[in-house]
Amino acid sequence: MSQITLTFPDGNQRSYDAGVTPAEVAASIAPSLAKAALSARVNGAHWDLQWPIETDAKVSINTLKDDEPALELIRHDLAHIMARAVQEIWPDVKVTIGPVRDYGWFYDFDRAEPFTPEDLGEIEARMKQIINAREPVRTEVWDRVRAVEHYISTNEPYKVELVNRIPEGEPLRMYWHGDWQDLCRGPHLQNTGQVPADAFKLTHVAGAYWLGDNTRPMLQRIYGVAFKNKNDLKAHMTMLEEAAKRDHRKLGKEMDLFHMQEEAPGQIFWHPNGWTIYTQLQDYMRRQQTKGGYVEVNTPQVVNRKLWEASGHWEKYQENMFIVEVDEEGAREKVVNALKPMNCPCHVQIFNVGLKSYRDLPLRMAEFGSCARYEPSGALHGIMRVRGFTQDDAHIFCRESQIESETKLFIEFLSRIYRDLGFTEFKIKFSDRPEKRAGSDEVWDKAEAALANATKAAGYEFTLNPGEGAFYGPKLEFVLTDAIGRDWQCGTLQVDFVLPERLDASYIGEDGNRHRPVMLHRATLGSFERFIGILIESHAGKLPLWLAPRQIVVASIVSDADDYVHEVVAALRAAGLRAEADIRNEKINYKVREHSLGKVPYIFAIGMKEVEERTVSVRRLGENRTETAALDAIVETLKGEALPPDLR
RNA sequence: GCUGUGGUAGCUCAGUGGUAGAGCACUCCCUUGGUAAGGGAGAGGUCGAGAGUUCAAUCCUCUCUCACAGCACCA
Repeated sequence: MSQITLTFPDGNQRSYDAGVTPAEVAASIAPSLAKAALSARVNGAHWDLQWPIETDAKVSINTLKDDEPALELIRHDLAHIMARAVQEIWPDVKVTIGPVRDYGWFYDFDRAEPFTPEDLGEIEARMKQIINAREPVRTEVWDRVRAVEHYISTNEPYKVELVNRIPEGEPLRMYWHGDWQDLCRGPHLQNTGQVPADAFKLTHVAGAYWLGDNTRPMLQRIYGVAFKNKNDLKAHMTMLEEAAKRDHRKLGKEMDLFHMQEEAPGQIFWHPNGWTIYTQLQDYMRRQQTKGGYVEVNTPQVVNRKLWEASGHWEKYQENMFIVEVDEEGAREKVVNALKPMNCPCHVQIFNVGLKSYRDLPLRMAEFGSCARYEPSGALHGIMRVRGFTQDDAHIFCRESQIESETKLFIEFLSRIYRDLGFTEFKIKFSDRPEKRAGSDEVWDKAEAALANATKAAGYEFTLNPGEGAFYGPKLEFVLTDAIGRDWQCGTLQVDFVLPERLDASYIGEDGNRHRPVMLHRATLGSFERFIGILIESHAGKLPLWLAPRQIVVASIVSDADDYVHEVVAALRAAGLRAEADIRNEKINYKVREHSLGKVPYIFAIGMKEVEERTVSVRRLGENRTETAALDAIVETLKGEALPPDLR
């Protein structure tokens, strides 16, 4: 038998018989390691302890101390344990797939009856029994024919399909614990008892299409979360509670920002408080765009289908547009219009009025464009995914040679804005040519190179989304990270060779001939609605002073102070601050509590002492100490503090 | 759109085959209180919409609608 040399993380080398398993290797090092071992890493690959090693390799043994593989294994094994528990309780349920995901896993089942929350408890209890049985996990490689025959005989049609989908040449691995068996690429733990029995929880049930395909049957999916120990699980549950507290739908109600109602699903009724945030943000964006060399335009909401046919939207997105039919006098048929789902075709119409010269390019045309899209009902989510929204949209008409410099300018523009708005971290995703696309490879080469070079020139890295570009051009997507680590895709920049062609945009070049401009579609915030949702959640409602709808509440302690309260409010308002009086017949404790819960950044308390000294007692949101300030001084201070970041 | 769960007072929620309840908010009264809920009284509901079963429906059945979770979708 041939010998192989294994190299360990500390640099030590030992030789073994070829075909040695990591379990045997671990045992040769120390019995305690053999017991603690969960899996191995062989030349970087995640390796089951039972898989043989045939060649020289770098080998390390994973234990519970190795976070990433340990969690992966725990979650993956739990998926199998759950599937087994389900089949033990309901033997006629068909199993499908169960991958690891986010903080846990899910497994899809085919069962006529949906699972109930009570079922989850029963499944969980059965899973604990399986874990406590500490049954050894066993694996074998099968050939395709045997696997298919097996799954036909056990009446598992989804597994038959899965076997047939595994590419030729890849090993078909079967795993067992006890008598229960599943097809799985592995690796798995040594025995079910290596899963911590008190650090997992089944969270919810939902429908999910088989293979993610909405033409295939809908299965019942059970989600679970799992960690290395009870404390981590507890911390996770606490984190979820924290996220729920920040939910913009909840805060929107509590802070009286907006509401939605049945008569206008997916559309927002902005209340005064919410609309203040909106207009502050819009004013800020308008200033940035002006500085950035954009011109601002505004275009119609209701546009005849002819334009959408010309742009190609009618063919592709008709189902998702709000159609408006009008009986026009004298017309033989109804006139068919659509609410604009995007602004670009309208912007091309403005570009097309009059002759454009190469000297006019790049032309950066911006619009706070109100769009309407008939989103599927199930897609709607608070103010984050709506049917009526406003993009901070712009189209840059430029020459091919200007794509790179315009892209770089935009990345700088966007990064300044994200920073101003409190998001210091963002990622760039680069989507290159899809299989189905318009335009020649030569043009794509240039456009992709321009985006990549511009990103690097602006000092940023990107991750590649291969083949995810639009059919009309490659794109960049800008993903920001919020205060609790969640990612949100907001900004985008897309190169478009097709629309100028379809809508016949042209400019006169230096050579005196007509040329096609390239269009760059770009948005920074994405939509105001969604971005405000992100701001609310990221700040947990405690918005920075310039965005806070109610900046200062001046609260009286005794009614003899009421006149002075009004004077203070007037002074604050004269300085451009959003201030209001609270002279209700309530105790100061009550007022402080109410306005604190309302996320008002400053509460001024006014008693007779303040009246006499012409001061205010200042309490800042989130602090329980107060300080006394002279009225004139605090007005000046807050005036400066309330300036938007670009005007400081 | 699909699967599932929901819709009861402004908000958060309880409840019942015989036309409904709590806490907070609201109004009034008492209280003028110094930094996260002072006390009392009052008012407030076509129980999401429509149809059906029933002597009788907020409750049971069906349809619609909206919301929530997930899936699919996101120009």
